[in-house]
Amino acid sequence: MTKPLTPSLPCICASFRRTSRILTQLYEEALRPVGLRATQFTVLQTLSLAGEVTQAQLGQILAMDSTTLTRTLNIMGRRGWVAKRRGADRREWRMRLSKAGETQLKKALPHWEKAQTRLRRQLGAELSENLMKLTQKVTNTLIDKGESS
Amino acid sequence: MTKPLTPSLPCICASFRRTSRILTQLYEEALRPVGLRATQFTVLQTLSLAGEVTQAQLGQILAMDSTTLTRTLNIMGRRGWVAKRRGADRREWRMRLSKAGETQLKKALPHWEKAQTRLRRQLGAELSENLMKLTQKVTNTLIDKGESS
DNA sequence: ATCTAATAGATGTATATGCATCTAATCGGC
DNA sequence: GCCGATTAGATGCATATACATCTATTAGAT
Repeated sequence: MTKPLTPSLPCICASFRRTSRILTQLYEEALRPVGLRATQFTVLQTLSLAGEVTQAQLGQILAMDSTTLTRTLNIMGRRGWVAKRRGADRREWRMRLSKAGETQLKKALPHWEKAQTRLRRQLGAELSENLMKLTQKVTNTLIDKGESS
Repeated sequence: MTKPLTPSLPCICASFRRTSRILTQLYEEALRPVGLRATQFTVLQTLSLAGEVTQAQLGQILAMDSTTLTRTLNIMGRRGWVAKRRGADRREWRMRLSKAGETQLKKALPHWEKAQTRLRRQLGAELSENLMKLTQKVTNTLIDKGESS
């Protein structure tokens, strides 16, 4: 008696969101020992790669509403991981990793790496590659097409 | 000056979640006229397909924590879309679409269909197919492997 | 039948997420 | 330089999401 597979869903969005929940739980379990949520880790890693950016730019990179980032960045600011200062345009904040943020990221990286490696192993190299390519391609198709500079 | 593409993210989970946010926004925009969130539509559609199920079963189908469904089903119950009754095991609730729920689903389906079709057109048939196959495969790999009946 | 362990949901808490709306600051015309 | 339109974030609100913990109920062992 094989256990019935999780049934397929007719909705592309629903199917994607379901998988997203599963992946999120895997990564959050891995990051729990260092007290990071998936989104927070992503912000740390992105800031580390992108350097100093405004909230709106970070929102674009992550396809996340800028007002969502207001809350997340507040939480992370309280913990001292993100430093912000006013830009030349005094409406905007320019955010970057603080020292403590770099430390936190360094502490988290091995845990993230472990989740990532484990996932790759479970899915196999080919499926993993395809997954990255596909999500990136979908993102590019839906966001970067038909936008002016 | 081509606009820079949304950069790729090193984290599989982050990349997936970003795409998930984009898709969710597309579908939620389409469903807004009928007052449904993506999750709520998914619950309606799933109940329609699955018939009467317990909260835990619904959670398994959607890979969603059962306690998350407590809140979602409460909201949907208040709106009269979901009917529940106690099962033989009196700890559990058996949920099903109510008449009003079926009506609501019928009202929503054309809007969902439009989003789904539009997305398929934007991505192309091949990418869309791959997307469905891949998300399903990842879900099966991560959930249905190594579980006893 | 009884007592313990396991299970189904409910609740408290924290974060994630986006929209509508608001304020402050900037930009474009004039 | 002034004024209306736009833009960057902030805030109120509703929902989504999961974990820890609690209660009610069932299942299992004796």
